[in-house]
Amino acid sequence: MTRTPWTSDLHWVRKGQQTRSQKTQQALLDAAEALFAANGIEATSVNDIARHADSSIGALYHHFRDKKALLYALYDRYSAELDATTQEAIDPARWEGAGIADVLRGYLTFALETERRRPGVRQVGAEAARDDPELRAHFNKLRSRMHDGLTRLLAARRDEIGHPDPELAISFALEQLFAMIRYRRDRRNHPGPLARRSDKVFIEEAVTSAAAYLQLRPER
Amino acid sequence: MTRTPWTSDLHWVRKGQQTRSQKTQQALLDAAEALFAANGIEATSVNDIARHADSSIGALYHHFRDKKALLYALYDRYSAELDATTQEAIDPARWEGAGIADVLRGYLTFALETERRRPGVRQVGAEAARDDPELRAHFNKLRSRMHDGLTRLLAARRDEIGHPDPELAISFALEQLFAMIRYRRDRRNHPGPLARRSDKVFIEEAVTSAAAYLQLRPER
DNA sequence: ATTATCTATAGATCTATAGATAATGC
DNA sequence: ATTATCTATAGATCTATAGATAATGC
Repeated sequence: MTRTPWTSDLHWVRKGQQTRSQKTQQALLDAAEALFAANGIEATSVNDIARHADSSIGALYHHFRDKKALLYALYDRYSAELDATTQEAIDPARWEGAGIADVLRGYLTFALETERRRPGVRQVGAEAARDDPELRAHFNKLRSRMHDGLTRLLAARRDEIGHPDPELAISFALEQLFAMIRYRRDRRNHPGPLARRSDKVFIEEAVTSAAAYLQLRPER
Repeated sequence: MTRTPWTSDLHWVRKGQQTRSQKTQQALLDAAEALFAANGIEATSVNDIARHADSSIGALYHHFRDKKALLYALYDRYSAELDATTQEAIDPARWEGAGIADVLRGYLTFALETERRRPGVRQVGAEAARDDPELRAHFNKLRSRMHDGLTRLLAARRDEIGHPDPELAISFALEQLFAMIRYRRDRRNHPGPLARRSDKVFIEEAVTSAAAYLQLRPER
């Protein structure tokens, strides 16, 4: 039996030529995403995935060269989505006239919303990135883009910052926000008192904390 | 062949009766800890562990009923250690006359030191806790004890706190510190600019941040 | 005599392939 | 005629056990 070649760019995902092809592929990816997020990558067998997608192993291996190809495809789907929204979130034009607190509040809202839409994907990323340096590098690039964008937005507003070392302060404040989001995302693993508070309270306190640390003076 | 029974309290670890027994057991646990931390639990086979400990599968299964028993034993070793130091860290007598900033600085120093001594153990805990509710509950109990102890220490010093809602503020500040420590511990996965700073700078900025957020007034 | 260790392997998965059958669209 | 799907299974692990051999300590 002859087969179309693997599309090497997309990490060994076959480009379908019938309409049902696309549908099966998405069903497999959806199942993989759900099962990976719930039980981890290694604990999920390709059989589980095929069954959960109402498909078969044969079909799965027709579309994806191996188990890792599924992961890469998931990553592609996620990062394309994240890339677009990141681009928008850090666009200077979008934040014209806004203060640092507004920018940070916007970022937090965006980050929680992203997580709500694709729960667990980040956790999958962490597990996959452990053994795969290439994937780790990609994830770090995504993160850096956000970090750098926010850094630029804050640096352009450094008049507001009273902290004696603005550069250090910006870096620290941003990573503190990153850490808090990650912490809140994984709150199933460490359900502290804060986990019971609403997103609204969480965001407000996080912004208050950053503002206090940066010693923001009301500008403008 | 007759065998001594499993010690059910200690999760199916056999109590050795010869001196070399203890040595083999510790070697197996050390190997398991190192390999689990480096590659994850599922990716580590019991064969890997036995080989890395210069032992054999037979010996491993003589001492531990199954793979999970290794995990429990590791947890016991870790939690006993952590329990003792936690007890000490949150002892009110130890902090008599100290202010909130001192307490927080002490906690951060303690937490980083613990991590330095047993790198990766916490990460192993997270992976194990995902599928094991019992283990998850134990971990949460350890965490709560630290959280509650610190909360008491801070609440006793609420005169220093200028934040309008001291209770919320204490809870938020503590969880922010927890999040930062976890973030710094996993910095291999997200090497931001802050990861390159020393522990000293990290601790100072974290304390500064908490102090600013809590609106500490110099007391006494 | 008892305890600890080793080698060899049974039995259970899990990934990936082979080969046959069904569905699609030029 | 080509593409997609299915069932069945080969081959590679990996956990855990069996049975034989070596070391310990009363």
